[in-house]
Amino acid sequence: MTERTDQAERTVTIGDIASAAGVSRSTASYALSGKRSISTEVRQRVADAARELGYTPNAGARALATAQTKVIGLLAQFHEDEFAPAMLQYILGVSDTARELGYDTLLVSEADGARALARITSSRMVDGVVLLNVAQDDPRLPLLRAAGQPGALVGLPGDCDGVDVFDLDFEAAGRLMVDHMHRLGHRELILVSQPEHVVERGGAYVWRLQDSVVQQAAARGIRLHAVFGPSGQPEVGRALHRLLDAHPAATGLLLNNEAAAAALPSVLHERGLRAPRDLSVIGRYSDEFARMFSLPYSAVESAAHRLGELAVRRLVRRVTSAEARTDPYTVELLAPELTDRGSTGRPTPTAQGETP
Amino acid sequence: MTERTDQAERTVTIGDIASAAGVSRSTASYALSGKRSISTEVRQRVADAARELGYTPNAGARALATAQTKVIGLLAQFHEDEFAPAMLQYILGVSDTARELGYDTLLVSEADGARALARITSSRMVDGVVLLNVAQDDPRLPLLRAAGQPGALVGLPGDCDGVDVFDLDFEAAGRLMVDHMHRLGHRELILVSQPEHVVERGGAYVWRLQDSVVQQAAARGIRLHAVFGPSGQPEVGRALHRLLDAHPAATGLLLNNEAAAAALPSVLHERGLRAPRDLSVIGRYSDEFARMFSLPYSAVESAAHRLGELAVRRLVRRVTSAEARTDPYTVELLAPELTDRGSTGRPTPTAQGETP
DNA sequence: CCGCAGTGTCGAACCGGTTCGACACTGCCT
DNA sequence: AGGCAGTGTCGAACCGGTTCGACACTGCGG
Repeated sequence: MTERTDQAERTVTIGDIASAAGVSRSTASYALSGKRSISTEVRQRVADAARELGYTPNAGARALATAQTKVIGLLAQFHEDEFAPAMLQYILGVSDTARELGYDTLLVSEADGARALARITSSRMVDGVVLLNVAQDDPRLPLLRAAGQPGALVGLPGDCDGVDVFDLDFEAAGRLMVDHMHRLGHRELILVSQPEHVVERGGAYVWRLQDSVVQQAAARGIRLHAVFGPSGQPEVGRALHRLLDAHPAATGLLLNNEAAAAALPSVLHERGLRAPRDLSVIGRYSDEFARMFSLPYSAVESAAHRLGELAVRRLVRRVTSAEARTDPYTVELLAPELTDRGSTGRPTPTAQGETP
Repeated sequence: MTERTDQAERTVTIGDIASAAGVSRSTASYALSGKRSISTEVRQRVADAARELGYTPNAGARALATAQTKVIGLLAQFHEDEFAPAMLQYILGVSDTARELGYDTLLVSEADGARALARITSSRMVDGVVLLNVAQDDPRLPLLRAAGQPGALVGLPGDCDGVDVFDLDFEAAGRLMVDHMHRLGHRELILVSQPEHVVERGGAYVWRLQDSVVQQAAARGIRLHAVFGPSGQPEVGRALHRLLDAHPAATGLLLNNEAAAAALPSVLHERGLRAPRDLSVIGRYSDEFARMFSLPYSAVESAAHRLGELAVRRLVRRVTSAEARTDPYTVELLAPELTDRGSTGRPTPTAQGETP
């Protein structure tokens, strides 16, 4: 019934619960942490006091004393012409897993990722760092190596020294897509990749997939038309039309470009085509993406959530276990999985060139 | 040329730069912060030492001393049946703006938002909190009020006491959509909202828009068919087909359901309809969403990035300025804006019921 | 009876900053 | 000459935890 309880506004410290339990601060600390043996009676009194007073240790003080923050840094990197919402699954993979392991996540979306990295590591705000969307020659990497804090990457850089790397195996993904089509009997395919400047900026995954598609197509005797597509509407729709016009004999379409995948339904309808009857289609994007959008296309999962999860697990192991700290660094490329949603089939004589 | 420099691995503290500059720790602190007058000569020596040794203050220590962390908490809330990627724009609005104001962002995606909130506030990890996707009767709110830390919400709860609230004015958005259609001459409309369990869970924005559409339609003498649509494919596509079958005289479609917006292009093509020739369409979603997807539909902007930004600005003002701390709390509803992308027009006699 | 190991507790130091009060010094006014 | 205000610096305390070493006490074996 006390209208204002804020005379006791001061937050409760370990000193408060120590005196409430009639012991010293150090004893209270040991009672709570269990790092030394404490009589069950005292332990009980301390626990009761802590519960009654609503004690929560001050994170800053604990970080100062233990040199551990229980926070990991998450450096997202966004680019104008990339499909930003796809990034959310990586972020959630990291954040959910971190929490599961007792860590919180400091999200940094700053454009200047290198400076941000320096800031959060040198001020000891975090125990380790996950880098998303890592480029071939990522400017954040030298900083990370200098920081002396463990780091895990999602995305395969040119130089993997001193960090743990996780990524989809895009080479295998390319082969998987081509072989799937080849097995069905397709002999002429179109590949639409991300825009060329994504590659120039160092988005190696684009050409990792593309190169392997090109090679595998050659190996299988498949005619392939590979292009970089735009990343926005309506340009990408028009680009698809032009492609289908230009290669009427192509019976299959491979997409490594979310915008193209999103535009495709309309394009197909406008041309009176049906997948897989007139054209077989395989995409490369996340399951969630496919569920929400009008894309019942067979696809190679991008495994975003899983990659974020793996990165965090490895990172946390390095942070917490003294032995793991010096484990050899690894590069882990996830085997791609093809989810068949029925948009591929045997090519028919009435190819896509023929309007119904 | 020293192969191993890690003999000096210990991070540099203010004590190090103090002795390097030949002054006391307190003088070094004042020289760096400028909170007391310091001779230009000493100030210079300290600054040089700090730069040379690469000094960055330890965040934990500073937080402990100043009772300010320069971090804000961001509580995202995800639900199975909501369109998660749309959330990213809110998150980036918060994170970008926070950084601009000198704050970092602790992202919490935990399912149990209330517990997460208690954890980060009572351990003093953050100076304040932004809550996303706030529900009518949000369980996080009582916790936030008890926490004694300022909070800003994106989403309008039933009880706005003690917090600053920002949201799109969904009532106005509903009226805007209806009036736009009415002005063009439409007299029978269909509204597809989010699934019903979003409403049951407390997603008030769904019925805020729906109610206002219903009312305004009644006021304008418009016949309205309002339904809750599914949130995934292919169900929502089928639902659209059924709706169009059932109401052949309807000439306009209002969408407050991202999945429906994504499915619509295919549905229209399958029925041989063109917007706006055969059917006028208005959506409610973000500009970015429209840019990336095959959705050249007129839409009411959801203003996600802007809402996140506003919430942070207000929050930071309350955190930093002693006067602002006790300012009256406000509810700010953003006026909706209709972006005309040409998917609405005058209804034609050859309504959508007539197959071409 | 002595020494010793084991158990439970305490005091003090430490982590790395910030901030308050004291104080020495200078220059100015009366 | 004495008092005073202003300037620049320092020492010490403090924020709230953790942890190390010391120590008192108990029970045991020799």
